Parts: sequence; C-alpha cells; structure tokens
Amino acid sequence: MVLKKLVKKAPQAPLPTFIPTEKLLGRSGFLLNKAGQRVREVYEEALKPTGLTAKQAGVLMILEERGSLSQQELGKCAYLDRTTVVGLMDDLEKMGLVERKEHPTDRRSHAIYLTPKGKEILPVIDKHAEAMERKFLGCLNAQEQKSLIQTLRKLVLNHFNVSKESR
Amino acid sequence: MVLKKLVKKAPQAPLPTFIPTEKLLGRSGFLLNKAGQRVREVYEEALKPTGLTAKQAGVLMILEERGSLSQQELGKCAYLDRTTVVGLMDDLEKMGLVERKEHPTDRRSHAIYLTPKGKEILPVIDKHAEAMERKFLGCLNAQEQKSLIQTLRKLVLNHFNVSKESR
DNA sequence: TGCTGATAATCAGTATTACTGATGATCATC
DNA sequence: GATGATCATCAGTAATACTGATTATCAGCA
Repeated sequence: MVLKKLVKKAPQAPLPTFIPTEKLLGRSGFLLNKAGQRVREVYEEALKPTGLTAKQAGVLMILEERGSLSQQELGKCAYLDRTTVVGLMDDLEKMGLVERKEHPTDRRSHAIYLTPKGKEILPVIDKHAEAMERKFLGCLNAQEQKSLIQTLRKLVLNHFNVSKESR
Repeated sequence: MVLKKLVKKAPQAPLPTFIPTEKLLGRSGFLLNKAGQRVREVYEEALKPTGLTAKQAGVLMILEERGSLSQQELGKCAYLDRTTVVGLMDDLEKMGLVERKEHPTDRRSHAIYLTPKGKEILPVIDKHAEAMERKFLGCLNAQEQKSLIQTLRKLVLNHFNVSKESR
C-alpha cells in the first residue's frame, strides 16, 4: 500500500503520484481497476481507527443484514474463498466481534453470529464508510454520483451468478 | 483467482456465485472494488492466449504511447512500486518484449524500449482488451457506457496527484 | 575540485494474501 | 447401513508487493 507510507510523512495524506496515459484513461477496465484499488486504499485508511480491515468490516455488515450465516454462505456473500473465511472468522472471533455457534440444522456448519460488541461497532464502521464515500465521490455532482452507483450496481449484478437466496 | 478454477471445469466459464446484500450494493466503495476485482479477473483470463498478465500488458501500452521511459517513470505511469517494476522488466525482457538500454542523460537510469517483438504484440493485446470491454460493458447501453467512462476518468484523475509530465 | 545529500536500480528478506489439496466430521440418498 | 457430497479446517505453497540496505551516479555547493 503506497498510501500508508505517505501518510506517515504527513497527517494530511498527499495523493500518490500518477502519470496517466491517454490510452489507458480511455479503457474502462483500467479505470475500474485503478478506481477500485484506490477506493480500497482510502477505505482501509479510513477504517484504521477501528482496527478493522475493509474485508472484516464488509463481513460484519453482511452479518448485520442477514443475521446468522454459515461460513460458506458468508464467503459467497463477500465473494471470498472458503479458506479465507476461516482466517477471517478466527480474527474477528479473537476480537470478540463474532462468534461461532452450532448450526441449528447442520452439525458440519458453524452459525456465525455478531456479538453485542460486534453490533456496537457497526455504527462506527458506517460512519467511517459514509465519510469516506462523501470524500471519494466529492468531485462528482449529485447526478453523476447517483448514476455511477446505478451503473456499477448493474455491472456487478450482471457479472456474477447472483443468487437471490434470502434465507 | 476464483475464475481460473471454474474455467477448468467448463470452457464456457460460468460466473462466480455471489449473494449480494442490499447495504453493500448501495456502497460505491464496495461496488467499485468488486467491479474492479471482477474486471481484472476477466481481463487476465482474456489475456491468457498472449501469455501476459494485465500488469505486463498495461506497461507495454504505456511504452507504446510514451516511447522510452525510465523504470521510475514507468512505475509512476502504472502506479506500481519501484521494486515491482524491476521484476516486471526482468520478465518482459526475458520474453523479448522490452529491452533496457542506457539512458541518454542519466547513467543511473535504464531507458526501457519496446523491442520489435513487443511492438508486434500490441495490436493483439488491443484486440483482447477491446473484446473484453465489449463483453464486460455489454449489459449497459451506449449512453451508460460513455458516462461510466467519463465519470471514472474524473474520479481517477481526482484521486491521484496527476502529473502532466509529457516528457 | 572535492564533499554532501539525493536519486535510480537492484537485491535479500519479509509480510501478506489467498490458493491447492487433504482430512475428519457430518449430511443426504438409496 | 453404505456411498458420495459437503462443511470447516489445516498444512503447505505460490504469488505479490513491500522494507531496508547497497551500489552507482547525479546535482548543488564551497
């Protein structure tokens, strides 16, 4: 993460230097990729006070919306590998934000729950996420912001095999 | 890369499963990040016949537009770490696509050039990149595609310290 | 002219990250 | 009750990029 280094030097984090080329600036693939990379960096930075990574915060948000899930389902919701979820749960459990309980109907599975502490931290995450978004999208007008989100949503829903499982 | 595994099973690569939550689908950060991740996966897949990674292809495109660059400058253009560029150049040089020559004015620097073979492969890369974009943006109408690119361009240019260095 | 601090590329070591493949427990089906 | 699939886990591995140090060179200055 380039940003991290720069932040150490100045609390008012300067932007990383980037010399763009016209060709790449016209490619949606390049733009999406770099915008995605950058937004992740900014978000990770914004979340630092909470001690959470973006992935961890995302998983907590999913649990908030869906209630209890198995690790398998959680992986599908966050588009994460099954083995990645194991480590993620280990960490979040150590922090006391989630707990593995026995699954009501399948003894192979774990049912993941938010702990009270996990529920408490969610508004804080939201606060940081919203502030980050306001800042990141600040260079766009209201109309642009709205249509960007709509278009991205359409893209994302079209490029995954979206299951409507509502559990 | 999840896609890779799925591709092995079927040439007609099925989409990875994803169970979205409403909250995350409303977050531009999440959407940008996942769209960026997915487009990178699809692009890497599309480039496989060329034996190149997305990063390598990007660097070749930059060299095409800018002519010779030092490794330092190349890193800034592609938003890559200095040590990453070293390895990247090693690989591309081994493939015979670029060469390190001595820099005309600074003997510390290397001037990176495309070889004839490197120039030859560029149209092939473009062909794959364009096909990938057509496919990826295919679910959007012309107007949506255009405004997505414009908006992303604005975002990217605003979130990096863009240097206008034209060399 | 020679000194000093900065910069370009490189390398070795490290941290992070997620993947592969295997295992044990459990499930669903017959 | 046997068979094949699935859930979570673990050990080992591969890819990735970063940190810090090194060498050569540069630019500025006395």
